[in-house]
Amino acid sequence: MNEESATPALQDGWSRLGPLALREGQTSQAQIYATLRDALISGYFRPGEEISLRRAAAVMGTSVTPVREALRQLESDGGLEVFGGNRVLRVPVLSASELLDIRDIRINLEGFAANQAISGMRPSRLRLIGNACQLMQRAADAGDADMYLENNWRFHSLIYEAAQRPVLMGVIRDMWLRVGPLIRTAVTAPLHFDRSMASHDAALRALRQGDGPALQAAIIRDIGDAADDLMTSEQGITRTA
Amino acid sequence: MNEESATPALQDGWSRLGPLALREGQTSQAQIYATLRDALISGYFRPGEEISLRRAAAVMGTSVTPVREALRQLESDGGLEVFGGNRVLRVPVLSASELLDIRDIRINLEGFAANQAISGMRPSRLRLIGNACQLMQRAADAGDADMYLENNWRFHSLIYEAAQRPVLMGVIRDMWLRVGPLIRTAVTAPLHFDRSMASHDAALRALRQGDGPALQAAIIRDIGDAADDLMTSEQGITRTA
DNA sequence: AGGATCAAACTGTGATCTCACTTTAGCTAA
DNA sequence: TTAGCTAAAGTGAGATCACAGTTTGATCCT
Repeated sequence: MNEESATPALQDGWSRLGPLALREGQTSQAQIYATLRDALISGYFRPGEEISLRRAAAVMGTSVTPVREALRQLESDGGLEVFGGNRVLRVPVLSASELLDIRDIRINLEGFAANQAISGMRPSRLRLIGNACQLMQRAADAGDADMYLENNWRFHSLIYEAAQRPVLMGVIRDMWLRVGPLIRTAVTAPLHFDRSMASHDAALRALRQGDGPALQAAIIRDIGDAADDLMTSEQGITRTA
Repeated sequence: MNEESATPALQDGWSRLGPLALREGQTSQAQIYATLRDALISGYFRPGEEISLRRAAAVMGTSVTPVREALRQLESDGGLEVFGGNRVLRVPVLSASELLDIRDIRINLEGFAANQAISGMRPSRLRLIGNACQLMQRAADAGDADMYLENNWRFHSLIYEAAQRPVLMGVIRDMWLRVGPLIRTAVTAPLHFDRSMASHDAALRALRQGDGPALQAAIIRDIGDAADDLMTSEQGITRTA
C-alpha cells in the first residue's frame, strides 16, 4: 500500500549537502571528511543507506580521489562499513550487542569527561550550554527533530570540550558518529523528549553548582535512557548478531 | 663526536617490513593498514619519524594509491600526524598533556574491559595468556625489548578480547597505536620491567581466581606505572604543549 | 670562510583511466 | 507467467600522471 505517502520525501542524506566551498589551507579530503562526519552525527543518513564514491564525488564537486580517502577514514572511525561482495560502503546497521558495547564506552568516557569538565568550566561556556539546552527544549516542544539533534550534540560537546582533552573528545565524537544515524529514530520513542530533557536539566543544574559527580550521574542517565529507547525501537538494529 | 657509533644502526621502521604478500580476498590497502598499524603498536617506528608515500609504496611493492588510503586511516586513528607546511606524515610526538589524556582513557576503558573479561574467560585463553606472561618474563630477563613489547600487547589484547566487545577493543587498540612508539623508550627506564611484571603477575593471579575488581586494579596500576616511566624518560615527548 | 641564490629533487594532492567484479534491468524462451 | 540468460550499468581498487608547494643542496658571489 502507498508506502511513498507514508514517508513523503524519504530523502537520502545527500539532499541536505551541497557542493564543496573550497576554503584555502584545507584539503578537499579534510573538508569532505568533516562534512560527512557531521552529517552522520546529525543523523542525516539512515542506517543501511549506501554511499557511492562517484555519487558522493558528484555531490561534492570533486573527483573520486579525495572522496575515497574521506570515506575510508569514516570507515576506520566506524561511521561506515563495507557491506556486500561488491564492497559497497554503507551506514552501519548495528547489532544489539554492538549498541550495548558503544553504550558502555560512552558511559565510561562521557561520564569521565563530564567530571573533568567541571574544573575547566567558564561562565561564557556555561552560558552557551544553557542556550543549547533552551533551544533543545524549544525543539522538543515543536517536535523539530533536526533542531533537537543539532543542539543535543552541541550541548554535550560543549560540556566535554571543557575537559580540554582532545584525544578523549575525539573518541567520544567517534562514538556519536556510530550512534548518530540511530538517534534520529530514538527521538520518535514516546517520552524520549521528557526523559532526555529531565537529564539535561539535571546536568545543567549540576554544572551550575560545580557538582562533578552529579553531572556525571546525569550524563550517564541520559546515555542509558537513549540506549533503552534505541533497543525498544528496533529500527536500524539487527537482533541476530 | 661519532654519533653514528653511539646509535650503531638506528634503523627506521621500514627495515623490519617486507613487501606485501598479496592474500586474495583482502585489498592491498587493508593489508598495508594492518601491517603499519601493528608495526606502530610494536614500536617499530620512533616518534617524529617521517613516513613518505612513495617510499612506503616502494617498500610495500604497490603504487601510492593504497598506501595513501592506509596512511590517511592511520592519521584518523591518531597513529600518524601531518607535520610541516609540506604536510608530511610522521609518527606523532606527544605532549605531556596528551599523554595524560591517553592514560586516563586507557585506565577507564582497559579497566572496564578487564572487568568484563572475567565472565568470558575460557581455560584455553587463560593458558595463552599465561604463556604470553612467561614469554614476557623471559624477554625481560634477556633484555629483549622486541620480544617483550610483542608479548606485552599479546598479553593485554588476549584479556580484553575475552570481553567480546569489538568496538571497545578497537578503541583500546587505537590508544595503543598512539603510545606504541613511546613504549619502546619506556622499557629503558630502570625498574620498568620489575614493576610491569609485578602488575602482570597480579593480573594473572586475579584472572585465575576470577576476581574482576582485582584484575581491573592490576591493569590500572600497570597503565599508571607505564605512564610514569614515559613522563620521566622525556623521550619523544614535548614539554611545551 | 660565510651567506645568498637558484635549481634539482623531493613532498602530498587531486584527476583520470583501466580493470575486475557485482548488480540490475530487460529480453528470450519454456 | 515465470525461470533463466545476457548485456548494460554500476561498484570499488589500483596505477599513473600533472601540479603546486616545500625542502635540500650545490654553486656562486662577496
